[in-house]
Amino acid sequence: MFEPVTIKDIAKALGLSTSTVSRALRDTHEISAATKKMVLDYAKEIGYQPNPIALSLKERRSKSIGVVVSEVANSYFSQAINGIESIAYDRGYHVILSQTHESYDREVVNVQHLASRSVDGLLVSLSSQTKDISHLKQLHDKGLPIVFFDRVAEEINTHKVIANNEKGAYEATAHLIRSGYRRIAHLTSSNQLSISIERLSGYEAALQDHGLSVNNDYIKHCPHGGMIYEETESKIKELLALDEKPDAIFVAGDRLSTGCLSVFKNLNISMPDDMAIAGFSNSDVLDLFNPSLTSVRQPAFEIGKLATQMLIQLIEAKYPVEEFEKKVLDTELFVRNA
Amino acid sequence: MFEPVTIKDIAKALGLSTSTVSRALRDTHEISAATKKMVLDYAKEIGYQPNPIALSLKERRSKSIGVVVSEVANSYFSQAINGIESIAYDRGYHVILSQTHESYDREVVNVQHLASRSVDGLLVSLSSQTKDISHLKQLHDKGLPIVFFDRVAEEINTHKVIANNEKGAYEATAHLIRSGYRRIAHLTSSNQLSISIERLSGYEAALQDHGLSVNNDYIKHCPHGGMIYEETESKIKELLALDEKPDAIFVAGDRLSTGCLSVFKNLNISMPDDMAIAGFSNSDVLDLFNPSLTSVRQPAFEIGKLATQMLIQLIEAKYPVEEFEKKVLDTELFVRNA
DNA sequence: TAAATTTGTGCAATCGTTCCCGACAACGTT
DNA sequence: AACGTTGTCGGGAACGATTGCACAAATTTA
Repeated sequence: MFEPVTIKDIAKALGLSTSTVSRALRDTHEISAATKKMVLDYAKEIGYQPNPIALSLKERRSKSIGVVVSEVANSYFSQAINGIESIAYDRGYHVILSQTHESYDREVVNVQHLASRSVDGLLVSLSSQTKDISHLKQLHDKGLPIVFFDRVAEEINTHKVIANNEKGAYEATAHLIRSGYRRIAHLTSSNQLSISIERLSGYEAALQDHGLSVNNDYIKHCPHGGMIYEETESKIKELLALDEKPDAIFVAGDRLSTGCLSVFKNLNISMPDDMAIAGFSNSDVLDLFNPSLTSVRQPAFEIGKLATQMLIQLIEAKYPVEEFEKKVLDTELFVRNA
Repeated sequence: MFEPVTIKDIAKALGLSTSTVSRALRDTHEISAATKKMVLDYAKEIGYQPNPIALSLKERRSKSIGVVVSEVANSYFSQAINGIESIAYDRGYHVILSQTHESYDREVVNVQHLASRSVDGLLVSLSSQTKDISHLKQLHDKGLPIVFFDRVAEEINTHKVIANNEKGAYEATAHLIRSGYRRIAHLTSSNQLSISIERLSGYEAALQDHGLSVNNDYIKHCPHGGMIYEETESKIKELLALDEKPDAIFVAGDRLSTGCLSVFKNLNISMPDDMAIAGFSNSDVLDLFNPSLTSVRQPAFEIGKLATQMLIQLIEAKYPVEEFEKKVLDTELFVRNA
């Protein structure tokens, strides 16, 4: 089967030692031009490719980074992965994917798996179920570079890249208020997620700045982040059953936003008459939805790019990095049906 | 930084040789129970993890598979990747992603890159631009296991997993005919792609079986498969400019289908009055679209799973496999706006 | 009791590559 | 003429793990 040609084969064929061949290929100054040319020509002729695994063993690095996201089939993450991949390949790194499907257990298993397969670093967006992050803290303490994006763990001191969730949430909520809605509910995912906290805070700030009070009955959490239709539906039904039924909802997630529209369709809730919606989403076909959706769009591609650049910087740093930064990128509000 | 514990550390600490430790960890019968227990206990205590790279070098396999798709941010592929990942992780393989963005050059580079990083096998769906497949043939001839899915290369003799594109296209076209349309156009991607050929053939068969003739002016190719809005728009404009303007379009791809709806929206073409559409798409929020879309859905997750199973079977085969099969999975027709 | 066998362990090669040393010419310097 | 430089190259250890073989000690067999 598939017998790759090694440096030894070249050495034997040319009557040289492996060290000379190695040096010739790496273009060291201490090899004569003649020998160098001979080796390079022959190497090209027989199609020599250095064995990356042997290199990895020697250099103690694998030139690959692990990515932990909840779901690839999610427009935000697939765009972020696009950004990750664009940088990684340029820098010669492989991208190894893993999905948590919003499950804490799968997150632990995947992180362990990636670490044991010796990735050089980790790009992590936490699952919605994750509360305990010791599986990551442990690896980070041991020296494994980690960069968080989107759903970050504040307890771990490292680089983080996120969207300006608070501002985005504020703008979306303010837009609803400007459009005349006063009883604005908030549908979000699990309450410990960084993005949930930030978006909730933006929502509350917008209400307060416009003289509206925050009603806790109006705030509903979906721990599975819209992955389970029934969960989303039941939360919306709870909102509808309130005495003072809300007239608008600010939805805090991609899957939740489309999930919301599905529920509306099934329950025959017309929008925006019965209820208006504004929500976070990175879907690129939102214009085609009916009812159409005013949305907050995150610069997912940019976030992925930045996070990867920062991770590679950590990986390739000569001295341990002590100063970490959190990059916050602005979101964009797309007003539709306005 | 991060100094992983090796088998040597254990050997030194316990006053044994590395071979004994290795054998104890692998639970060989020729190690005494006492030594075995001592080694196992100590290994657990200090958290020993075997170095996968050293293993790879020795075993000459990396336990990773490369995946080549056009775009992750595409519902069909993200679902397929989901299926790929589910099997791969179960079997202890890593999934290394790469995207061609429908470009032949990027496909060549990515395939080369993956091969040089010694993946154990390749899961490939060709880019829409790819006509020459010598970059794959070369690797395949050298013995690298490859399994194609979705967009396959007939010239390479290996396993293939596809949807029943012809039948799916037939059903969608027949549905349009049953709905009363007679001048049915066909919008598809580049003409050399296997899926284009098969879907075209199903489209033509449906027309003929219902006594309609095939009009070549009605068949439009978008070489970029819907990645470029202007391309899609211009093709649709060509259709609209025909003397006998079509009254329906059968669209042969995910991105093309949503692209088509965008064009309709921008050109103020109302559906289905001005033009009806039925198309291939795996988007899971199609119900929310307006106008809604009758669609052919492929079992993307299943296709990914099957392809991965077949690839791992090839990788782990003791003797070279000579018999290859092509699995064809049925599509599902979702009738909407009917 | 001596020989044969079993049991438990260590040595060393191997995977492909790099790199520290050391060897040994052919020079140039005093 | 003796010595130091410089330019080329090879030997061999190392990265972490596995494994065939050798070998001692313990046990069984003749």
